Amino acid sequence: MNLRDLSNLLGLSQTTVSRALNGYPEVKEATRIRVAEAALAHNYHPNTRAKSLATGRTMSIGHVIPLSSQHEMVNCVFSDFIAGAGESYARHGYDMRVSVVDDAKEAEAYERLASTGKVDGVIVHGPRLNDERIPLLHNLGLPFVVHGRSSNCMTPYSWLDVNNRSAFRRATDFLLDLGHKRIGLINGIEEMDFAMRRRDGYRAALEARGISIDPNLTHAFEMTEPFGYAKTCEMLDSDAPPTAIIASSLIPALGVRRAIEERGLTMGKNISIICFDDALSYLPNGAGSPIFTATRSSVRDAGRRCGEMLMDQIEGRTTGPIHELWEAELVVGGSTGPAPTR
Amino acid sequence: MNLRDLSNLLGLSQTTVSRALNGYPEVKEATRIRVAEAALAHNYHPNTRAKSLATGRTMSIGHVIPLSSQHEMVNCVFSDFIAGAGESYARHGYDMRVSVVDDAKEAEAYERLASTGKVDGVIVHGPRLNDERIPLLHNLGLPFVVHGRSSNCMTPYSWLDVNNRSAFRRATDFLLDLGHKRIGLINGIEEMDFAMRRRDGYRAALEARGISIDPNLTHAFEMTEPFGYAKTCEMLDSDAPPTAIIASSLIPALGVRRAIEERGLTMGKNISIICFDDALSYLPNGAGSPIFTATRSSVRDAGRRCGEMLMDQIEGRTTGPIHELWEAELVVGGSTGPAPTR
DNA sequence: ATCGTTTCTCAAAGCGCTTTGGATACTCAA
DNA sequence: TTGAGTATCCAAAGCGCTTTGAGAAACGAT
Repeated sequence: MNLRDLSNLLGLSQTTVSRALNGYPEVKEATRIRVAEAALAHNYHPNTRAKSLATGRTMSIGHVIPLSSQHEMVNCVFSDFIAGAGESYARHGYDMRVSVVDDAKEAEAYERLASTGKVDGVIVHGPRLNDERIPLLHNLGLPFVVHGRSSNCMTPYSWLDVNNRSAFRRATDFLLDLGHKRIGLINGIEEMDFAMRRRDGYRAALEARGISIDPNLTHAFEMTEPFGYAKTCEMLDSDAPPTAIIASSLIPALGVRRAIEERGLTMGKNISIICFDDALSYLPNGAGSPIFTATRSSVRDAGRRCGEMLMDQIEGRTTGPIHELWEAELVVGGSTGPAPTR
Repeated sequence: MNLRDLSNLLGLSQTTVSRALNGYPEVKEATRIRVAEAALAHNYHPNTRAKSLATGRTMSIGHVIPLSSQHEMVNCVFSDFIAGAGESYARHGYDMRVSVVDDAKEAEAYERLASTGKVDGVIVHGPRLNDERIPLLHNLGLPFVVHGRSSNCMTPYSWLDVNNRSAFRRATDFLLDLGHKRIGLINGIEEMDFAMRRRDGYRAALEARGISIDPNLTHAFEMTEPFGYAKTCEMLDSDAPPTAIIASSLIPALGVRRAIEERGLTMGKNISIICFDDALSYLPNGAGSPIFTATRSSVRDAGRRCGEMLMDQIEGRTTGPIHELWEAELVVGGSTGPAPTR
């Protein structure tokens, strides 16, 4: 059942039927109702491909996921983000087009997305410092929103970011206030903009108290559980172990906890942990009272909002670039306590 | 730059240029090369929408994700699966179309996907017992592959599944061999086919040794960390605590571990744990030697293979339904040991 | 030179929708 | 009664590609 069949059936032209269904004013209300009823009765649904060709719009939004051996883009955080974004898309009749690409061909993937007209816009994930994707997309004229920011990037662009610097500044201050002096940092890869900002917040807090950074206490890598575990073991077994550790995600924090408990130490008593909590649906920071003291910001909410920002942009509801900086909340759980007096 | 521009530029008809680019035999090799070079030089890429309309193919594969308050589909397991599937798609020039839908409208979403021609096929996630999506898709004539199986479903369909029953049977036997008699089960929601099969394997192993199931030791729910924690606390604090626990995923197993260590017990000594390990990239079961003894099967590999099976089906390389049953491997880690003699 | 064959190329007809630019009928004031 | 204005509908022209059905050119065999 296509438009022609339906219009023949109704004894109307395709024009009228199309207009009736799309809510144009040039069609009599009675006709519109008749058309709508016939469409429903015959289970008519316009062919997306034809509609796309005619309108030049695809009603879909691209997410490019680089497939890399070194940095794993597809992770729990990502899945919660797209769940949120997908929810927004669904509300507005869009859906999501995910392309997995070899990370050497990422730029090409964006070019192709633009030149072949596969999507109406894209979300950029995991921006790095001075991320080359931003000027690229700007030049391609493809609407986009960045989840995060890219330091040193001169091109104007829309973004939504958590204030990572202030989150880590506050987390570090929180520990300092508890008397901790030796605070370890288990960060994400510092080519990532968010990781760099987190380190910066950590650094600023220490410097403000005249504490210099001990390179043996700061580590940056893929945010996995074993990484958190390995680095914590290393630090705890050293001559000068930390009394507190800040982790960039709940996942390495689990490894931190494993290392701590394996050594018969107690979280919040012998050693404190704060982590960044993305409020992942499958890995909640405890049910009810939080396990870890954490700076929290829902990545799912971020996905929802990024999706909305992008659709607003695509549909011309916004003009210039939009920026949203979200403050993470600091929730106090059982993993922090006063620095042990040795 | 579209096909017409390019063919005008070359002084050829659109037909010839199209055929040259798509590798049809009716065009002279010299012409083909000339066309290919011009396409490259002018950065020509065929418009996807137009191509879709003309061919009736979209080169994209749908994944419908129900957005439900009760059961969270979008999770770590899901993201690893789509990473694998996406990888396969990319290799064959497909990409993935993800629609998030209200779970009450899931059936409608599939109908729409079929009737509007948005995708060439779909992957069905998380089948339940007698899953109604299977006959629905069968009737719609939309190619699909199920990740998992659906018991009691009469419709023929292609699937790829892990042998969940045997995995849990073997895990339970492994614990029984170690002398455990009271073995707890922390399962996923048992409306899910995989969870039901896992329970069945667990039950079969116990029954074979004449041990009857203690309902206080079996729990089924969303596979989150807090769930694993809460149920383990409950069991450990009861009059008749288990000496071993089997968890349906690494994630609740983390909660199990938390409960155990919180009580000053040691994993593998006072109490044993086995879990199902989907070999998630961000939550590996330790680096090097496994933390948990586990039945392991990579969900990412499953994604890759499901993608391939579906594309084979779409492109007519297979005729009837295809089934693949993967055996999980049992890897022994530090979380299991002989049953403590009280 | 003639006739089939093969090789290469083309014009034109879709694919199913939107949208432009009228046409027709109907309304109402002058 | 007439003309302007409005409401309603239509035919046809795209959107950019693939594919059909044929025509022209080249070739070898007779």
